Amino acid sequence: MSDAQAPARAAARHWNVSQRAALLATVRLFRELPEPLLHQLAAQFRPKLAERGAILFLEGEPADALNLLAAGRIKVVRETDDGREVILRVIGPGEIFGCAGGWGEPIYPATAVALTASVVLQLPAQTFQALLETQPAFARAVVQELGARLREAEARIRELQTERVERRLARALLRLAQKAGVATPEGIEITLPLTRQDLAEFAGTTLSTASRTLSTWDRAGIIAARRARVIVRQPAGLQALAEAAAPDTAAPTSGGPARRLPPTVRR
Amino acid sequence: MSDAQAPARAAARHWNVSQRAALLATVRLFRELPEPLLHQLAAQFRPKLAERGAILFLEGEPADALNLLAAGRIKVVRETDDGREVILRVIGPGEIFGCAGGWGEPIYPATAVALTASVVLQLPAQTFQALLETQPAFARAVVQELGARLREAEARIRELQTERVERRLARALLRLAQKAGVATPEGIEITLPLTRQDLAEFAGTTLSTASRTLSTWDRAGIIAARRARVIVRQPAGLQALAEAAAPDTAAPTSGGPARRLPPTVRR
DNA sequence: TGCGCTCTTTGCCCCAGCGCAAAGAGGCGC
DNA sequence: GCGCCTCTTTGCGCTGGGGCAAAGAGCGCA
Repeated sequence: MSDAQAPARAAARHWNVSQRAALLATVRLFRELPEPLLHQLAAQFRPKLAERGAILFLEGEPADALNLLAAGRIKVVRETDDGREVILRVIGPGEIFGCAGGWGEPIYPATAVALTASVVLQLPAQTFQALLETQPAFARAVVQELGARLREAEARIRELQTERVERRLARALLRLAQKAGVATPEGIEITLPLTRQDLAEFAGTTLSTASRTLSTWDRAGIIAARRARVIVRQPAGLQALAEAAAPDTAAPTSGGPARRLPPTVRR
Repeated sequence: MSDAQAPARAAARHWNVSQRAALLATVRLFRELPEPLLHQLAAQFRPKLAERGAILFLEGEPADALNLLAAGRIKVVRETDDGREVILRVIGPGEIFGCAGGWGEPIYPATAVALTASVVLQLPAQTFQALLETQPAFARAVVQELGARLREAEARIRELQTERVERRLARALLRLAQKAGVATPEGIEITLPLTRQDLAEFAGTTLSTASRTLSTWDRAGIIAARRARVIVRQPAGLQALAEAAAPDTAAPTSGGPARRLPPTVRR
C-alpha cells in the first residue's frame, strides 16, 4: 500500500488521455462538458507526482493552475506565523483543490501537502477561465461547488464557535469516515494517514487533547485508535457524541465518572 | 437616525428604476453588465421593507431570491438547536446576501435579521441563474465573489482555531471599523447597532467575556464602549492587540497588571 | 534483528474564559 | 417626567482543555 512504486504506477494509469478523460467525467465540475471537449481538456492536464509529505504548493505562491487529484491523499493547510497549522480540507481522488487561480486570486491562500504518495493533474488557470466564460454549464457547476464549500465552511465556523472539543472531534471522525471510510471486519476504517496532530488541526484542538479523547473512545470500544489511523467501530456511538453531549450514551463499557450534566448549553 | 419613517423614505429613494440601476452599478456583481440590461434588471427587483429586528428570511426557508441591501444594516446568522447563534456576516448597503438560491441551493442555510430599518431589493433566483448562463462577465464576477468569501471564511476558521478571544475581538472590531467606520471627533465610530452579545457572536465568545474585554479597553482609552455602539479611539492599539498579544503596547493609560507573557504561542 | 524515528500516551499544572446572576445604566414611549 | 425594557457591567466560582515533557509503542529501513 505504501509501496514506493505506487505513484509511478498511478501516474502511468492516468497518463493515457482517454483514461484521464474518464477521470474527468467523474468530477462534478467537468461532468457536464461535452465529450470531445473533455478529451481536449484531458490533454491539457500536466501530471505531477508527489511523494508522502511533499508540498504541492505553498501559501503565497502564484496560483496559476487548478489541481485535480488523480490518486493519493492531500491535506490543505493554513499556517499561523508562529507555526501552528490548521487543516482546511482533506482531499481524495477525483476532487479538485488549489483552485484559487481559477476563481481569480493571484496567489494560493493555503498550502497543500501530500498525505500519501499522490498524482496530481494540473490545468492551467487560463484554460479554467476560458471554460468559465464559454461553457455556461461549467460556470453553473463551479458556482455550485463554491456555494457548497462556502456553506460547509460556515457550518464549521458555527461548530467552532458553539461546540466543545469532544463533539467537534466526533464530528470530524464521522465526516472523515464518510469521506474515506472503508468497511473492514473491525469497523469502518478511515483510509487516511492522519496523526493525532492532524486530527487535532482538523477538529480545532491540540495534540494532547485529541490523543486523550481518542484513547478514551478506544477504551470504550467506540473506535480503534491506531498509529496514524482510526477505525470507527460504533458509528452510532460517535454519532451520539456528536449530537447531544449525551451524558450516558457514550461508553457502555467504561461507565466511568459520567459527565454530570450537559456541560454547556442554552442561554 | 432611528426615525420610524426612515425605511419608507429609503424605499422611496430606491423605487425609481433608474436610481436602482445606479445602485446596481455600484455592486461588484453587476458592475460589468451592459447598461440596458442593468435597467432591465433593476425593474425586476422587488423592494421589501424591514424594520429593526425583522427577519428577512429564516434558515430553512426556500431560497428563491437573491437579496441586495439598498439601505440599512443586516446580520446573517446561523443558529444552534439550543438557541445560541453565530453571526456569519454583517451586511451594509450595496452588498448582496441570502444568495443561496443563486448558487443552486434550495433553501437558505442561514437567517437574516435587520439590525436597523432596512430596504432590501429582491431578485428572483431564476433571473440570477439566467444571467449566470448568458453573461460570462457575470459568471466571472460571481465566481470571484464566492472565492473571496470562501477565503474569508477559511481565514476565520483559522482564527477561531488558533487565536485567543481577546485577539479575535480586536480583529472583529477592526474589521467592523473598516467596513462601517465613520470618523468622528471621538474616533472611528462603528455605525452598526451591535450589542455586546452581537459582538460576542461575531467574534466567537460570550456576552460576559466580550463585555469585560471591551470595558478594559474602554478604561485603557483604546475604544469608547457605548450602548450597542463602539467607537475606536486608537486603531493602532487595537491593531497591536490583534497582531501580537503584545504584553505592553496595549494600554498606555492603565498600565494595569499587564499580561505577564504572550499567553499561548509556539509549538 | 535491531536501530532510530516518528507517533502516541499520560501525568501534572494552570488559567482563560464560560456560566450564572444580580445590580446598574441608557433610552424610548407614553 | 416616569417607568419599563433592554443592554451592560461585574463578582464569584469553576472547569475544559491547553502546555509541557517524559516515557512508551509501532514501523520502516538497513
